[in-house]
Amino acid sequence: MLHKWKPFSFLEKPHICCRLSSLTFFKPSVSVARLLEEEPPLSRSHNDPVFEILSGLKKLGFRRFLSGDYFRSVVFSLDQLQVNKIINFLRIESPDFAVVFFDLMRNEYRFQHSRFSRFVVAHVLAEQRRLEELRFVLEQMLKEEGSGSAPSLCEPLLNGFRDWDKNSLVWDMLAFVYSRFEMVHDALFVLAKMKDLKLHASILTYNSLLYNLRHTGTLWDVYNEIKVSGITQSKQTNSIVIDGLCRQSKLQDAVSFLRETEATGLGPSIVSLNTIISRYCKLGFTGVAKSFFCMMLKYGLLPDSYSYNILIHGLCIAGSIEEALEFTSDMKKHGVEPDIVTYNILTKGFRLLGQMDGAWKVIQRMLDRLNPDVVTFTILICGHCQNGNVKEGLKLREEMLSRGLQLSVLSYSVLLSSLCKVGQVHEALVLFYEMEEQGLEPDHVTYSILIHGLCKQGEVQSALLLYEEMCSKSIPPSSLSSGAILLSLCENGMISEARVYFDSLIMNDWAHDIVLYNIMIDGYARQGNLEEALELYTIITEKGITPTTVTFNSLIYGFCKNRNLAEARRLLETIGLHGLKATAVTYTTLMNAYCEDGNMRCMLELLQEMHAKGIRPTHVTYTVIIKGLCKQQKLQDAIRLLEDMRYMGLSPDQVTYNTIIQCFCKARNIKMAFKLLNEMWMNSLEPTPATYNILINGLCVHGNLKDANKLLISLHKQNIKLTRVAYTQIIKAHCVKGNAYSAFMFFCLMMEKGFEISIKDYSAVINRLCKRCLITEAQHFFCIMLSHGISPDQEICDVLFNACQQCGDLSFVYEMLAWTIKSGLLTQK
DNA sequence: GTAGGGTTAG
Repeated sequence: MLHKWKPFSFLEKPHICCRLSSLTFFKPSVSVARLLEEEPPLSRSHNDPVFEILSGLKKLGFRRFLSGDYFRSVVFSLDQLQVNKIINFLRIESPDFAVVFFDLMRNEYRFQHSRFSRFVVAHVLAEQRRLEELRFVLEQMLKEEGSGSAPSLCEPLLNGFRDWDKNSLVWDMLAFVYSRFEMVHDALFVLAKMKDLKLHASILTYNSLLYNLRHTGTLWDVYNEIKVSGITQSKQTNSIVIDGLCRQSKLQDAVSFLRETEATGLGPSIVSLNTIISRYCKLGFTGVAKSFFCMMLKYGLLPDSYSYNILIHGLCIAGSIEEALEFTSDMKKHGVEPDIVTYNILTKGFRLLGQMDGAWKVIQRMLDRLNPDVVTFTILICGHCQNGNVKEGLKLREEMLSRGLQLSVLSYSVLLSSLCKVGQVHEALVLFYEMEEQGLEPDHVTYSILIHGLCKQGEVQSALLLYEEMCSKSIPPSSLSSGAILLSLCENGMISEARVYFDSLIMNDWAHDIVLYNIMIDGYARQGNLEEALELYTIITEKGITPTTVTFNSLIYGFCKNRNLAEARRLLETIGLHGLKATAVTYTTLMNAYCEDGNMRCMLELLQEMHAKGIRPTHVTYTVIIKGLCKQQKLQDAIRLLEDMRYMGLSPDQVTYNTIIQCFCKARNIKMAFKLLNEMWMNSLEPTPATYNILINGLCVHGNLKDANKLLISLHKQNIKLTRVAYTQIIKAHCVKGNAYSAFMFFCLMMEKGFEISIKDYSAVINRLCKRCLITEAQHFFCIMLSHGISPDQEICDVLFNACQQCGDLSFVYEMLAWTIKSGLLTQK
């Protein structure tokens, strides 16, 4: 095999020159002849480069020959077999030269060595105990061979090098490097072969393997193998096993293991105890964590900075910042100086409590001794962004750059998420591209943030493109990113598209998360498509995926929507049978259905059941009850409940107010309705477009139309977000009263806001005007419609014809007739 | 071999 290499002036490099000049060349020996005779007949003519090189090396000396013209002229035509021969020859004669020649060919001529040559050199290095270099040679080989290569590497090692000195060390290093590269299956394969050959792996290899298997059940198998083989364990062995057990949520086993190892005489190491303390902290059991901290002292072990930082972090997460600060002082007293990690932990502790001033004080204290690092900045950026201050976050980014700190994927993610939160998805995308330009690899969290942001803006297509990009980079989609897309498709009414996407997730075996099924089931339930929802539920049970209460809540919603309250109620009972607990959402869904049905008795029964089960009603529950009271015209009770809610610490939301405001409008108590609107403002509740629709409708139907005009015009001028309903209902009211001009004016305002006017809007107006024999006005709207490119349908034509005839306006009848004949819409009468 | 920073949902 020929290779195209680039020549380098290797001999100009001082370190290589040194090395070469310090070596003297060897004398020829019998082994040379043996080596050359082993291979197919070699013509020892001047055309054979191997022969020429070997004899050249002999005659001129190593350094002179390799820098000479002959070698330069022939080196590019050497193939792997020829290089094998030279290296093997050198190994026998002068092993040092074999390594130097090997390195030279690889580094200066970019030569792709064969497995054979690499193993030859590996054995030379093993024999000389040059372990770092041995590791490097094998690392290079594994990088090129990749995962799954163990069988093809073991084969030559098994057949060609079995009797070589230090063969066992090469095997062990091979297993070690596979393990360090997280190619666990390959490492296990090598170990199995070693077992066949009765070769022992070192504890370092086993430790590395244990570390990489710490998340899996295989951990125990490997640990038992170590025990059986009788290899002396190191302190690390125990702490890795403890860490593994902790990660597999087998905390009790980890503690028992700690006690056992304590009995064997090795005693618990500080790392093992730190690991256990860390796990208890992560579970929120700071009390237990502290008792292990004391145990440490009992054993005569002095807590190190890890021990303190782990505990301080646990306390900060639990919100006990005071105690965290006490431990920090304690740390100093015991001669352990707080480091950058300690300060970062405390800063985050204050941030979590929303006390950014406290966070700044920590930073101030730190600045005397230490410089803030990327983590410090990330915490600070996060603090600002959480308060909605993206600008300040971006300023800190500038500060980082001016200090020469490179932003990490994490710090970018924080900025991206807050840009997305305030709806600046396109600015987020710009930052995302900048991040990639800097060579940072976005991870699944970064993608989740952007996908979610795009979906929230309704840009499902862009989100899908980004999702595909993520998959193409072999970043497995998290349930968060795929969930965002699924939810967005469902919410935008694209349920069949959602299903196609969902099926593709199942096909790729990415849909294990119940959340994804829940989103899909909810999508169907909200459409009232119970059949599909129930079919998905069956799939869940068949796959052995455990449903959650949310699954049942969606199904209950579906039954309620289809007015099958009996079945919905039955499902409520089923929740308990699955070992799950009904939530306030479950009850509120059912209560709402009973309320809609006018069955207040059942609704209140459910409320009592909630109380009995200790399920706390939410503000939504109360909103449903208020709706029930409103239906029964118990307005004062509704107001009282609204007050009670606040008393119980529940904040009424816009829907609560909308419900009650609507009720007062219907009761013609417009004054009270506006008083409640005022109350919303007082409680910093921004009224929704629905709130205004309710008020405008109230004024139109039960109040003064002039006030409705004033309200809508004022909202319109203030650019307050409204829906088309606000305009259409007032237009309707004006038509009923025969105010064609006012109707026309609001029509214009509606168009000004960019709402599309459909044929239905025109029909509504024309219908009402015709009923009052306002033919000219109706004709006027008819013409506007035509001028906007909307073709009339048969219904509109019929209405106009009839009205013209009934009201005696025959001139327009002929005009209409001509028009309808032309457009093929002639009425069949 | 152990400690610190990000997403967020039916």
